[in-house]
Amino acid sequence: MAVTLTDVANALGLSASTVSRALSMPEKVNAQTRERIQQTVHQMGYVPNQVARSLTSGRMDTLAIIVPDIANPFFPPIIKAVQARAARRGMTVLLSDVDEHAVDEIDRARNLAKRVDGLIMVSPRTASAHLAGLRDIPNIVFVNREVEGASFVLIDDGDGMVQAVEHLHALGHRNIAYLNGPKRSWSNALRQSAIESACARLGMTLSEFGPFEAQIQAGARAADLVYASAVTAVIAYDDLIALGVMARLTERGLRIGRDMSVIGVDDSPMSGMAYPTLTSVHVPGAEAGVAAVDIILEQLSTPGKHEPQIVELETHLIVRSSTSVPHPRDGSVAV
Amino acid sequence: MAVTLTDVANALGLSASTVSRALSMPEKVNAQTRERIQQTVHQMGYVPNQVARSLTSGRMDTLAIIVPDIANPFFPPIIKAVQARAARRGMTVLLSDVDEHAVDEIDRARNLAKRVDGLIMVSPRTASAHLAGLRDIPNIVFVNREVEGASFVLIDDGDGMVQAVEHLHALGHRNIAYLNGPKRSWSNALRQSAIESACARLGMTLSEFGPFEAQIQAGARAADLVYASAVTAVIAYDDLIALGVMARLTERGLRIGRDMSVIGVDDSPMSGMAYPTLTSVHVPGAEAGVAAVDIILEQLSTPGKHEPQIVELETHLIVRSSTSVPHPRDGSVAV
DNA sequence: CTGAAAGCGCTTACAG
DNA sequence: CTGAAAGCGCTTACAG
Repeated sequence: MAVTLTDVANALGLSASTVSRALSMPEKVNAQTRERIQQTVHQMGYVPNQVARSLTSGRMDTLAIIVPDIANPFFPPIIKAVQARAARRGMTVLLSDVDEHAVDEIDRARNLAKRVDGLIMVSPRTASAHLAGLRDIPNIVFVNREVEGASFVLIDDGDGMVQAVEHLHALGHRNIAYLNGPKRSWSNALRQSAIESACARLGMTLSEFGPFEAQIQAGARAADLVYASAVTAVIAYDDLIALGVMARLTERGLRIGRDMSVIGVDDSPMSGMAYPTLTSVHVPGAEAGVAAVDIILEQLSTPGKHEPQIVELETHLIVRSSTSVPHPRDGSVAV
Repeated sequence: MAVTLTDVANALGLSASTVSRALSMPEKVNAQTRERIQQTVHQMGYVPNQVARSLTSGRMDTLAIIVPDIANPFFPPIIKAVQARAARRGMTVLLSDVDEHAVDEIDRARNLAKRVDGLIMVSPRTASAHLAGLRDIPNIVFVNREVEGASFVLIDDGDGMVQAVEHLHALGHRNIAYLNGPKRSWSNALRQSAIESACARLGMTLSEFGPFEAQIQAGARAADLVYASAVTAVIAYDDLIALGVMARLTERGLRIGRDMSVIGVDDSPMSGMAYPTLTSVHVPGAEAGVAAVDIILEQLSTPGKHEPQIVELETHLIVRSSTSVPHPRDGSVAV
């Protein structure tokens, strides 16, 4: 078996209490004793048993993050940021991918809640009412969801979407399309309404298609609908759908940028590397992850009840080559 | 506080032992007693405290998987498969992304090893000697790495690479390139040597470039080297590099498939949806994940020392549109 | 089949 | 500043 606290105490002729204290509250122990203990701990290769520690202290030194689909490029930056931030404080991160099954999300959260000190939920699909039911979990933080009475980190998609519409308007587009994301997506609702009002304000004609799954394949399907319509530009719910649109339209003979402008959302690595490069709304996923961890750590370090914390982050458009002045396919002069 | 075992026992006028037994070894308890207990457990909403259970039993009911980079599309299928398989047995999965820092991998493994019942290492970069040092961790399984004296799941990249070379040869290509993956990549060594010997056997001229990072950006860099060479086809270490090559060559005016054939590895979702679609070697990541979990579960259910288990999986080429008969750029007649 | 007891490895008031 | 004691919630031989 591994070396135990008592082993160390015995080896030194001290009590377990003292050794324990030297480790967790070193300032409460005589400097000399502390040194001796630290040396012996090191020598004997003693590593505290997390489980035993948790049983008495109640602390798990672990955070959990639940995401719908790690294969979607939007999530890895959040996850990585959370892990990095948590690691700095010596906390381990438990990741759970619910594979887009919103139903499992609530169960999963309840389950994980008992094994961790804090829980980060990135749940774009689940109904707000269900999420609100999780409010009682201590130190739960929702990312990109507004949940009444709970802490959350909001990414304001509106800014970026408005910028996207204005960008297209400035280029001369007057007839554009929005490709809706997944049916119950909270983000989609935000994006959709921001686009609708921006188009109304600027006097642009907006067609809408979808809902589409956040997958490249869905974008290919969307592309044919777009092709059949009269729009000169399209804003997709996310980069995956946008990339699918680009691939399929290219296959059908359109030149992206020239014959059809395309905008995505997420500013994922692919967007800078597709051909042509994809104009996309940058969404600060990593920052959101860091903010979520910070809220939890803050709450963990202050005893008692906590006021819900709210953080808001902004989005902005990154212009690349997939958007340009309109150039109608029928040969008629543009603008 | 939550309901405890003792609470349930008291409510029933039974001992904690009996309640405990009714839960973990139901057959050792009188059927009637068992029923009463189960009812009360349900009624009172008793959920066993994992931490306390772990402290006595030594079981953590948790598996960990360590991967280099969840943003690389090769890993999510493995992770998802591991999670799904583990969940069926009521086990939670801890995921750790080491962000390509091979150095951290060993520490991370040691650290996690104490919190879990089994550990799955997907470490394409770390030196075998270092990995071998982790052999003593109980129930550790390496994916896609051969580690002497340990259990591992091997994916035989050789098959697929040979098929790729034969495919190009059959199309008429005689002068091809291989874009090497990351410097210390174990998979790259396998892929490279399989290609080298296949080319030698078929009398094809092989140029090599790289090493390149497993990222789209690196593929763009590779593309310019390929462009400047005389090859008519290129096999990339993975899909990300291949996609980068395609984007950049397209940008430089080549038509992929016609002017340059491109093959990737991983058969990631993008490969079927890029334009043109990417011919790629399918690597059974999900199957590998399942196999790894099964090895661990098997060992967990049999007491005593375990013989290292070895599983080998095969790869094969998926032909799509990025490969075709050679069509030299200078205008001279092909074949 | 059931219960009393010991113990898993640590932490934390409470004395001294 | 240090130690003895109790306890966290469960499991597991050992009796009965």
